[in-house]
Amino acid sequence: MQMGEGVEWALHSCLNLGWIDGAAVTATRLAAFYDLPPAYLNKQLQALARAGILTSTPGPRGGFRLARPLEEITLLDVVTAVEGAEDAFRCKQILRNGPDGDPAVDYRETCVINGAMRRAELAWRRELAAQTLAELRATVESRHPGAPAATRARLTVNRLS
Amino acid sequence: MQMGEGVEWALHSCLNLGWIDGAAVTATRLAAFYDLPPAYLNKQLQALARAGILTSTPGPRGGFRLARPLEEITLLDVVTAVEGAEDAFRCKQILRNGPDGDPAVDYRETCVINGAMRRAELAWRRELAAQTLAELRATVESRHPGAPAATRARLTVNRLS
DNA sequence: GCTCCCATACTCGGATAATAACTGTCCGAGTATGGAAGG
DNA sequence: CCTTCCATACTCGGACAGTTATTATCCGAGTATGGGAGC
Repeated sequence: MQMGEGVEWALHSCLNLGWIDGAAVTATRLAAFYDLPPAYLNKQLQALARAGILTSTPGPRGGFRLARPLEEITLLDVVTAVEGAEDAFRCKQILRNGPDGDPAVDYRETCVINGAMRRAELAWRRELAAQTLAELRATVESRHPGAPAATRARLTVNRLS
Repeated sequence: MQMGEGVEWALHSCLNLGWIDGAAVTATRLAAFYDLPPAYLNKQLQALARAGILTSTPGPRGGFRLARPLEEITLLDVVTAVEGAEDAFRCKQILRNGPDGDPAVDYRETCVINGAMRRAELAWRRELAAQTLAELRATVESRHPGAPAATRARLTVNRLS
C-alpha cells in the first residue's frame, strides 16, 4: 500500500502558489523549483484543476493559480483530487462466495471487517480534513520567515536560470 | 493508493481460525471456503506466520493455527504483517532539491507536509490498533449465531466437498 | 500379535511468471503576444 | 501615429510507452502417516 508521489508534489506546489499573489505559474516553472519531471507534474496539476482547487489558463502568460485561498483548501481535498476518492481498502465481498453467500446482499454494507476498516479510514480522512494548507503555510513561515519572498522571487522571474 | 486484497483474505481467515479450537487448517481448505487462489492465500498466511500471528506446521495433518487468542490480535497486527510496516506516504524529500536545500538535513523530520501526513496515518493506525479480532468475532456471532458451528463444520470435515 | 521400518502422500516455503498500477514522455488544440502592414 | 491583422511562440490537455508493484502459479524440502515385513 503506497501513496503516489504526486500527492507530495501537489501539496508543495499548492503551498508555493500560496506565496504568489494572483500570477499564473506554469507547470514547467513549478517543476523546476524541485527538479521534478515537468510533464508529469503537469498531470497532477491537471487533477487539481479538475477538482476545482486550481484554475488553469492556456497560452502565453498562462499557467496555474489557486482557485480559492489556502484557508479553504484542506489536505483531504488535495489527496482526494490526486489519488481519487475511493477507499484504500476495497471490500471484494468474498463472503458472497462463502457457504451462506447471498448474491442479493451487498456485503460492503454488512461485512464487519469492511466496517472496521472503513472506520479506520474515516479517522484518517478526518485528520486530513482538519488541516488546512493555510495552517501549514503559517508553520513554515514561522520557521523560515524568508521562504515566501524567496519562493515568489524564484517563481515570478521572467526567465528560468 | 490501494491496499492489497491479501489483507481482506487474512482477516477473514483469522476469524475463521478463531472458530476452530486447536486443529490446524491448511491453506487449501481456507482458500476453498471463499473460493480463493490457494497458493496465493498461502503466501499471505506465511506473512502472518512470520509476524507471529499464526503458527505453521508442515506435513500431513499440518496447516495453520492461531499463535494466540483473538483477544490479543488487533487489526493493525494483521495489516502490518501483510502490507508491511512502512507508511503509505513516503516523503521523498524534494525540499532537498529546492532553492535552499541542504543535503545534510533529513527533511523527513522537518518537512511540515510530511509531519501532517504522518499525523493522519497515526490516527489511522490508532484506530486499527483499538480493534481486536475478538471484538469483530463477537459482532459477527451476535448477528449470525450459526456462523461458528457452520465454519467449524466446513473447515474440519475430512474431505473437501 | 507386536514392533520396526520405509515408501508415500501431504504440507508449507520460497523462487518464478503474468498482470495491473504507477511513473514518465510526447504531440496536438487553443490562446495571448508582438510585430508588421495599412490607413 | 494609431488601428487592424496575422504569424508566432507558448500553455495546458489528453493520448502514448517504460518501469515498478501486485497478483498468481509452480516446484522442492521436510514431515507425519500407514501399510508391510520381520520377530
